[in-house]
Amino acid sequence: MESLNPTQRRIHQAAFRLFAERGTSQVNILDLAQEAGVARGTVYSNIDSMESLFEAVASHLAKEMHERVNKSFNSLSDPAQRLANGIRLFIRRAHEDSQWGAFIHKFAMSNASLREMFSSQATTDLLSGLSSGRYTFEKEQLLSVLTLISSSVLGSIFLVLEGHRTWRESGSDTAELVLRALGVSPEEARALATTELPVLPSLD
Amino acid sequence: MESLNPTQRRIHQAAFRLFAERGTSQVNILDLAQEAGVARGTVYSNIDSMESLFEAVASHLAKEMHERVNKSFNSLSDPAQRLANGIRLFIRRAHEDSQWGAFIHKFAMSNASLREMFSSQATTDLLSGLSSGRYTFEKEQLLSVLTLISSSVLGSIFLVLEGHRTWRESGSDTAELVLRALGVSPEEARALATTELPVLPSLD
DNA sequence: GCCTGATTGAACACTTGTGTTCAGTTTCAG
DNA sequence: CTGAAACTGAACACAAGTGTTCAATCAGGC
Repeated sequence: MESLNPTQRRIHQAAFRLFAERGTSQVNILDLAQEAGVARGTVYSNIDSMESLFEAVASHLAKEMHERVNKSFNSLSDPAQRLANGIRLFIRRAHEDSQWGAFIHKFAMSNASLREMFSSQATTDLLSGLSSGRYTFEKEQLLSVLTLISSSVLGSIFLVLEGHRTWRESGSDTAELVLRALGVSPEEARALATTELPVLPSLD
Repeated sequence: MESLNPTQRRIHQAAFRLFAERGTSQVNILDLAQEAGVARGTVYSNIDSMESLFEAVASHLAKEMHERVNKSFNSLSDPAQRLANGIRLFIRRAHEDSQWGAFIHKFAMSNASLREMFSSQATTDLLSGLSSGRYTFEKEQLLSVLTLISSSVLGSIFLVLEGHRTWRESGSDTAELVLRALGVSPEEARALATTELPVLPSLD
């Protein structure tokens, strides 16, 4: 958190890679030191514990993605288009940065920050789309809808990581299916799910 | 596999419980022996390795559930009703046996037998429903549809395990949303998702 | 060029797990 | 009763990781 020095940054980046590739329980201090190109003692004097390191990495990732997606949404007002783009932005990023994808896929369900990233992203648009009549589901179903969306995105990321489908196919299929589930007409769902997808803005 | 003696059965059942509660990497031989009410040496002389034990437990679970769901489907011919029931049978079982639910939730994505259980269950009905015009999606989207279904079910199981929704709500919501995604009309989707759900047959 | 703080890496004492062996039981079918 | 098979549990020898300490070295700012 609160501004890392260069050594801490290297350790956090190394941790990100190792967590993504192996999962939390398979990363030890020695591996981490080597991956960061640093001595074992340096790791101990720069982190409190593996748990807090993991938490810091996960919440940094969640925050970063949340802000970039939000930035990309500045120009979009239609909740259905925002949802379709959000879904595809996540899936495309998993393709472009497979370590990011692997990290999200492994931990999105179990980590609070990452879960929050998914749900806060979608909840506002879901509610506004609901009250504007764009979607047709009951508001008691909100939690189920959120779950459907986040799990489908994770499943789709897995598909892309495994190379079973391209991010483009998997992304537009998922967006289309989700929109249809929410009550958007098939034709419109298809259209919204296949628009040109803008580049994910960087955080200047 | 191939018929377990009583001791092996106790070990496998204990392993199931521990894997469900803690995940594979947090189960050691001593814990397993104690949970099974057996000496450490007995465990070593009854299993080859943790990995093969896990594999055996997972594939047993997959096979058992697959057969019971199939048995329950004997009387149903409508692919959409079968799908709706399948989804809800999984979610209800996770509620009735939370260790089963936890096991499935933890390992369904990473274990081949469990993934196979999900997809083989759904693929046939998806294809028949597609050719009979009950569903409206492209057959190139089959993999995405399968992924949407299995991940939603897993997400829904998680919701139920965490106590955020009842199995009944979560199950019918998920079935309804999935059917709508596949092109079933909202009214019909709702109806199919809220029928009385038969008891899961036992394997005599 | 010197000072100071950061980094190095080896050494330490621990802890927890593994897989094996084996003499002393139980257990139960014949 | 009586074997044979299975189970017990303690004792080994390892392996791999943890977290700490500390003298030596490095590197950058003043």
